[in-house]
Amino acid sequence: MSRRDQILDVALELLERDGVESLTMRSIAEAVGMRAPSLYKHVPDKRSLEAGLIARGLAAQAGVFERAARKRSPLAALAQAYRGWAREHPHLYRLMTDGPLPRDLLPPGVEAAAAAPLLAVTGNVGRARALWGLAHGLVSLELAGRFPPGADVDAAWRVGIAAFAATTTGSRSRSTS
Amino acid sequence: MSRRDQILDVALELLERDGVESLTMRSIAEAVGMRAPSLYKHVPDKRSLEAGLIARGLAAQAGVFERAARKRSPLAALAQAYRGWAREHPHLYRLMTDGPLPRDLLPPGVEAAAAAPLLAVTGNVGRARALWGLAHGLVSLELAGRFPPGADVDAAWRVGIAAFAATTTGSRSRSTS
DNA sequence: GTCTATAGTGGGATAGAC
DNA sequence: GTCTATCCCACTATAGAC
Repeated sequence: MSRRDQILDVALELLERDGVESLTMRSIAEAVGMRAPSLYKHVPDKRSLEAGLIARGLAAQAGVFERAARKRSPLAALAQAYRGWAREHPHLYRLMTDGPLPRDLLPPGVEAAAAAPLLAVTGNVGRARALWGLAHGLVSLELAGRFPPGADVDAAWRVGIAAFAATTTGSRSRSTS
Repeated sequence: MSRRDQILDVALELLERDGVESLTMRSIAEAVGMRAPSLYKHVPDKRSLEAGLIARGLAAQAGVFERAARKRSPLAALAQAYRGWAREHPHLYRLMTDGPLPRDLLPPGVEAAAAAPLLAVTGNVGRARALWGLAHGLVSLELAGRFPPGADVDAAWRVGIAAFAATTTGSRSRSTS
């Protein structure tokens, strides 16, 4: 395992424990067991380090979403998987969604792989993006703590999914090609 | 007009022009025409200054959303108003949604006022939150530049609104009480 | 491939004179 | 209510010795 991968491992742990604000070259270096300047022998700059974490997140999502899309109610399962993954990795999720993807630094295909299950389940791009919007909106309001205290977030998800399920009846009998 | 309000005016301009990252006590002071330490004679700290901006944003949204909710297709009009406001005030929008509301520093009622039109149009809280999720998700992905280049965001909005409209038929004949 | 030293920049906030 | 001076903190990144 390359030193770069070790650094990414440690950075990911740090990110998921303490959040984006705490992910500094200094803190990463300390956790790895070296001084901050030494990191630059393995990683060109911070942006590429973050891109490495984002790539891992997209790959992980792809796996989880693919499995969900094969369940009985793929749309509901996918929504649940989306929310679940975000709640398990809130800081990584925010890093992945708070700004434009560093597409120039991402392994080719990783963005498409994460999106593919959603596209397969919804059947077309417009519906996929709308459902993504719903899921991302509910997730990010929840992660940000923006709902009023005591808000029934589960209920909001049920209503949203039901609305989409009602308009996606045609895709159930369609193959995933 | 109090000196505090003048400071908030300037801070709001600065925020909307340059973004949250550029909104520093130093930059605000310079734009006001004083030194940073002097700000603390009018505002206890940065957090309360930001809370003042958020309160203004919520009040502005309340006005815009109320007007939209009185149009012929209230749900679609509200969605369009939501997106439009966010695009006109992207940095303020992010300040308002990226974290928990500083409810302890907000004028009472201002959060509810911004939410009321949405609640009136959707008819119940679950549907209101689901629609908010959809709108916030699409808006924040758009503002963050997270959609792939060339993505048809308008189409995603149409699909999402159509899905909700199909499940909200009962509210059209209901009064806003 | 690691280190020390340091450049260069920025931030929020306080003390105390006037 | 404004100022100067300052504290203390943090960050990314580079130079150059070893």
